[in-house]
Order: sequence, then C-alpha cells, then structure tokens
Amino acid sequence: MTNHEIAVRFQRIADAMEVQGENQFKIRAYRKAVDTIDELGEPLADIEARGGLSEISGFGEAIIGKTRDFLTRGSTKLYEEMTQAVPQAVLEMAAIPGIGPKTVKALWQSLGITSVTELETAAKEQRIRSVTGFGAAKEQSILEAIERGRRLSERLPLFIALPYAERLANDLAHLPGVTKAEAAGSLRRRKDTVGDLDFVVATTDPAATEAAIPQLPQLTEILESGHSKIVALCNLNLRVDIRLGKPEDFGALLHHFSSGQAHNIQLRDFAESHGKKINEYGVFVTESGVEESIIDGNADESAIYAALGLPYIPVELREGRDEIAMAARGALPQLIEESDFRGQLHEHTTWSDGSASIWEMAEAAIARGYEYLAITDHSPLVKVANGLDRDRLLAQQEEIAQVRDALAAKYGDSFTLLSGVEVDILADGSLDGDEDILSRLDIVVASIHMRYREEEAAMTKRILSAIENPHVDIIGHPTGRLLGRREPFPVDMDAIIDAAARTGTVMEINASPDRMDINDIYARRACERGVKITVNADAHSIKGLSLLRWGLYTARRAGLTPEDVINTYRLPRLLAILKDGARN
DNA sequence: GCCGTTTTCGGCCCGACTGTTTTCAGTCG
Repeated sequence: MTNHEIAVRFQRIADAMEVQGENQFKIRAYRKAVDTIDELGEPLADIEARGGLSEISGFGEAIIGKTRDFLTRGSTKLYEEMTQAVPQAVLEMAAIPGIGPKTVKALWQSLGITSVTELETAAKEQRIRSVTGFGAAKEQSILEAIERGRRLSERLPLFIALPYAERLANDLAHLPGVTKAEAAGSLRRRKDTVGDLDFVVATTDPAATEAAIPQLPQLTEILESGHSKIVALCNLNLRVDIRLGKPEDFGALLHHFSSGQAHNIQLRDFAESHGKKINEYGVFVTESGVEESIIDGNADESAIYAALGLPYIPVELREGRDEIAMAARGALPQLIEESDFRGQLHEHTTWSDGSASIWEMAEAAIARGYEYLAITDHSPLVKVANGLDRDRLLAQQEEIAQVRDALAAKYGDSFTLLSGVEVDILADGSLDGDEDILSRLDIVVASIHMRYREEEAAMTKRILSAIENPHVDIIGHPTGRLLGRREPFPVDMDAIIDAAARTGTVMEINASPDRMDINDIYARRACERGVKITVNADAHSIKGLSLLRWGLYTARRAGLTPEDVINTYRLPRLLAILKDGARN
C-alpha cells in the first residue's frame, strides 16, 4: 500500500470515530498520523523495511501495528470495524461545514438519518425539532448549511484567490476606523490552493468597522458577526474570516491567523515548556499569580518569536512540520528570494507559441538583471504550439547565434543566451527529437504534454526513461497538473526522485501560476534526497518572465535555499551541471 | 492514542460565535 492509501484509511478511521463520539485525543492521534504520513519523504514500506516506524513522531504502538497491517495485508481490524459501523454517507453529512459529528450522531441515532438527502428531507418536514436539544432555528441552520455546502467552492487556486484577496484587503484597509488590514491564513503562506480567505484588521473604532464590513460588495452573506470576528461568504463562494483587533495587537493577531494550526499548537507547546503562554493577543508570563505581556504594544511577528527565544520563522514555513525545532537549534534554512535568481532555463519565443522574439526575450532578461536565459521552444509533437521540427530547430540555432553576437556587441559578456528545447516525452519514454541535435544544445528540458492519462506504472516508466536519457538536463512540470482544471498524472514520485538523484537530473518547479509543479512537498522531498531544483516561469512573453514569483512561493514553502536551485548559480557552475548533471 | 527536564499516568491549544438546554455544548479555525 502506498503512503497515501494508508493515510486515507487512517483518515476514515478518525472520521468514523468522531461520529461515534470517541475520545477526542484518540481521534487527534489518528489525524496527526494522517498529516505526518502525507508529509513523509519516504514510503512507509521502506521505513518499515529498515525498522524505522517507531522513529516517526506520533507513531506509537497502536498506529505502528495498524500501519504494518496495511502494508502486509492491505487492511486492519479497526478499519474494517469502522467502515462497517459508520457508512460513508453518514460521514458526508459531517463533512458539510457547520454540521459536525455530534449533530450527525444525534440525528442518526434518534431519527435514523444516514445521508445528506435524508437530513434535508427531515429538516424540511420539521422532524428534527422533535429531537432533544434541537429547535426550529437549528433545523433552519441545517438547511442553510446544506444549501451553502452545495454553493461553496472547492479549494481555489492561489493565482485566483491571491489578487482577489489583495483587493479585498485594500478595501478593508479603507473602512472607517481601520489602521491596517492584511490577508492572512494559508493564502499568506502561499499554499497552492486555498479553502478560505482570512483577514486581520486593526481598528480604532470597532463598532464603525464592524458595521461597515457587511456593506463590502464582495461579501454576499454574513454567517457570523461578533465584536472581534466576522465570517462571511464572498462572491467567489469562499468562506471569508475577518478578525478585528486593536492596532497594538495587530502583530500577534497576524501571526496567529497566518500560521497553520499545527504550527500554533506546537508553538503553544513550546511556549509552555519555557514557562510562557502564547495566544492571538500576545506572549505572556505569569509572575506571582499575575499574567503579564512580555511583548511591546505594536510588536511585529518577529517580536513574537523573539519573546519565545526563537528567530523569526518565515510565514511560508509555518505548517507545523519541523520548523520550530529547526528554529530552536538555529538551523532554519535561509529561504531563497527573488533577487537570488541569475536567470531562467525554460522559456518560449515566437518560434513556437511565445509572443516575443528571441532578441526581445533576451533583452527582457537583461532588464531583469539576469546573467543568462535559455530559449527552449517546443518540439514538433506539440503541433498546437507550433513545435519545431529538425529543420526549424537548426534554423533557430542560427538565429540564436546571431542574437548572441548582437547582444555581445551591445552588452558585452555580462549576459549569455543559452540554446535549448522543451522536448516532449513520448508515450514509450523516448524523446521527440533527434539525438544529434539534442546533443548540440546547451539545455534539454523534457516534459509531457500528450498522452498523460496512462496508468501510474506506465507514466512512471515513461518519465524514468527520460531521466535516464543522457541528453536530458531537466524534467519540466513533472506532474502535469493544472490547478483547478487537471489532476496531476499518477506517478511514483519516489522512484522518479531516486532516479533523478542517481543521474543528476534536475527537477523543475514550473512557476506558471496554474501549474506550480512540482509542489512544495515533492520539492522538499527531492531536495532532501540530493536532487537539484530549477524554478522557471515557462514564459511565453516578456511579461511572462515575472511569473517566476509563483514558483518562488513553492520553493520557499519547500524550505529551499539558493544552493538548492541551480538557476541561482553563476554561469560556469550552471554550465558544469548542464554538462555533467547535478550530482552532489 | 501518544508522550515524558511534570516520564508509565494524566494531561493533551484555546478563543470566538451560535443556538438553546439560559449556562454550556457544538463547531470552527
């Protein structure tokens, strides 16, 4: 069984236990195991083979035993009991936001309701109010929750949510009384998709701000409204959480509502073990029975960490992985920044489906302060993108040579144009280009654009063939996903990462906002196993070069440093890697 | 179910809002 398959089963166990009213800490233990497994850098089967299951944090006797059961026989007694005891349709009721496990359990037991449809009917027929603890208002709120659940968007891609949230934050900042407003939550951590929008608002006139917020045109429905919190639905059909606070609390609030829940729980634990207390209003110590704040009013996020004796933890890392432990021992990575990039290695021109010429792209790169840029137009298979056949690729080489001369005449030797191709990986794993030409190019990016609906084994074999090909330097957008539109290919990423490590093949974080591919978890895993990364905008225009920031977000979430990313290197080091592979 | 500078039992993050049983349980983040 794969890690994911095991994680899904532990999740199912936890969900079922919740409806059954099991001990919440027991449920939390299973949920923690799910999160841990999702982030593991190694298949559980491999970890078990080397006797390492007990070293995994949160894995005790019971969870290790069940993991072994899943690995050896594909199931375990508790899983069978739980799936038997609690039908999937019952869990679907509890999955509706606003309807929780206690409600589901009560209605299941008292009225025998086992599905969302039955729940809706019972509420409409006013049968729910007959149950102790339930009234007409609850009936109404159930109907609204079901209806809202149908309208509610799935998680939205960051590239849609981020510009929207920035505009909304700006609108909030201009409301009466507001001194500062900022988008927080997973959006601020730059997660590739977001399930809701969080905002932190500092105000000197809470009543006026509270009254003005529901008037914002983006907000279509107010779900909750209190003195420090307003929850609404916005016209993207996303939940919006707005937290109001005093200006002096802004830093603490922003910290709390920007960090992942797991990070906050761990940070509270850390604070407690150092005799301190942290919440969304600050950091406190208790001196002779009196609680005192140990941060200044108007403290920013770094002051919060400083009060706990920790260095500042960049927001992208606050997922509750191992960042607090790393911070405590002074081992946080120096995250890569946009200014670290010396060039990009995967761009298109008018030769295929780009809108700028080679010369225009080169000058745009120079304007960005780059030292190099690789031109990598499509190979012939990608007909819709006007892919280059052998003759056109040879002709393009001539133009690249001419542009190089002209650039040298105008700018000297401070900039280097690299010649390359984005070659398609065919269904059998071979490349859509002739050996002799590939060998003459500075750089070969191999990607899949066609026939991506194969089985996992076939897709994995195909990418592995490309990795083994000595001409291939980089695997482009390795999982082929399009956020919100197309799922990633089914691939065995561990096998791919291992092969890339062995052959010195570089893996791309493609920065197209709708790709962000590979994702942060894979990038981190690849890096931990010695694979080098490249971040590229895959630009199809001059403006396209600036899309790099979306890949930067992923790289930072993965904890990458400039050393991990080859297009931060100076040219000679980069060329050595393109010639011999990126082996450590 | 997990864990330990409070170590094999007794804790486990905690604050905001809603609805209802009008003092607190349920839900969420």
